[in-house]
Amino acid sequence: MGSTPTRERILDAALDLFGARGVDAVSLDDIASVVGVRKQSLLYWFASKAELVNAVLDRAAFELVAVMDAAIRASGPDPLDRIDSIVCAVFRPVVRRPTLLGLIREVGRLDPHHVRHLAERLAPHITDARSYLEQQMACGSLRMGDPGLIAAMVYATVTGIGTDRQLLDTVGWVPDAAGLRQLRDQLRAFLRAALAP
Amino acid sequence: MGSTPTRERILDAALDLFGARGVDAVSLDDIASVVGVRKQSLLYWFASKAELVNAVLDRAAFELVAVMDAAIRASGPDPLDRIDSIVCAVFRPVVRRPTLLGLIREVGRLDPHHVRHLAERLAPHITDARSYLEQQMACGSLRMGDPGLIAAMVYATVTGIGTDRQLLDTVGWVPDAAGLRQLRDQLRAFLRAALAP
DNA sequence: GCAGGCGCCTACCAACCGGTAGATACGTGC
DNA sequence: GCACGTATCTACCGGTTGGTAGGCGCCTGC
Repeated sequence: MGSTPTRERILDAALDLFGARGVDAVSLDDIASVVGVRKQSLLYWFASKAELVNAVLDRAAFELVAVMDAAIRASGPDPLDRIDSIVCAVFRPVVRRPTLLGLIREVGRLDPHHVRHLAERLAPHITDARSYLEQQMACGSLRMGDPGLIAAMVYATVTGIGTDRQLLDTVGWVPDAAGLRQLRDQLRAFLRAALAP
Repeated sequence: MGSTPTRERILDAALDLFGARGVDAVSLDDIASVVGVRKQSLLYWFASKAELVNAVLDRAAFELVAVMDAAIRASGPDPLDRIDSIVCAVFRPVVRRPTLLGLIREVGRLDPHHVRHLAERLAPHITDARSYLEQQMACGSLRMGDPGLIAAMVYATVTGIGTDRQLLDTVGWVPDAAGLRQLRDQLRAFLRAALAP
């Protein structure tokens, strides 16, 4: 069928399904039928469902971190502008693929083993972000506060907006081009106001 | 066993389990074993799992709305103070029972039928909140912006912080008494800054 | 030209899922 | 005492789950 290797197509399909419906609600058969193979072919590439979950989680986190790193390197020195450009950079893949964040948000439900695995993967980036915020607060470029909790709240806001499409529906938002632009700009303004000194 | 009627104990246990692990990942046997009865006794009180889900969702939404309504009635006229007191009021039950918000957040994953049911239940409160925000923006008491999206972002922030305990762990937060106070105050400051004109 | 590995398959299995059928224990009114 | 409604139980069913055992075709190296 597709020229992309089976293993990659499995990871793609699993990311979408896990993110949309939750890991436990998705069976190996579901994933296999999307990919176009039999369940046993999944178990050929991944020894168990748990291993597949880990691989999907790993890739999702890697993609997100890569996008954010690129945005950081491309942005100027001002922390508000930097956060702004991170949000814009993350916004595109998240909107195009709402399941990406949905999966990561589901981590809390999974085995502690998966959680630990992902936490180790992201730990250095988190400490980096925290010390960066701390430093910018100290020199007056950001509102004072606990850098860890501030980061968590920004993350919670972006993740919630990016994943809870149902939430946006209930407040009358429509996902056309204009709506997307409006959502992105409102999100930027919200975070800018929340973080400004 | 307990003096509380079986039906209530079922709803309690189901709320905790659904919120913690997700609806699909929790079996009727899981709930029954927590309650201390057999699965068939659940099906005596609720005709099906779907009906149980609906009842749990209904009660969770009702509890939250009641808490928020009480906070609104007890607060002064200034919108920032009002939102402040809502956050404080919601904070207590959410922290004591993180599964409460977790369940509501899971709605997006459930059947459209459940979603519609809950949306109808909450619709009047949402429109109320939106028109209130609109009015306060018009008279300069709140930062200008799309009231629906602003409300959604506040909700996303609070919900994310209230449910993703894993997220708070990774930024080094500890859930003792001092940590709770700190978290609540940081959240209040964050939202106040984000909404102030 | 054939041995061997690779990718995927069919055919199963034990465990578990939500749900049904029917029996049992326990009041309560008549 | 006995019929009736309530609340719970045991026993079971069809379907689905994650996972195993083993075979089939195809390419490649020798």
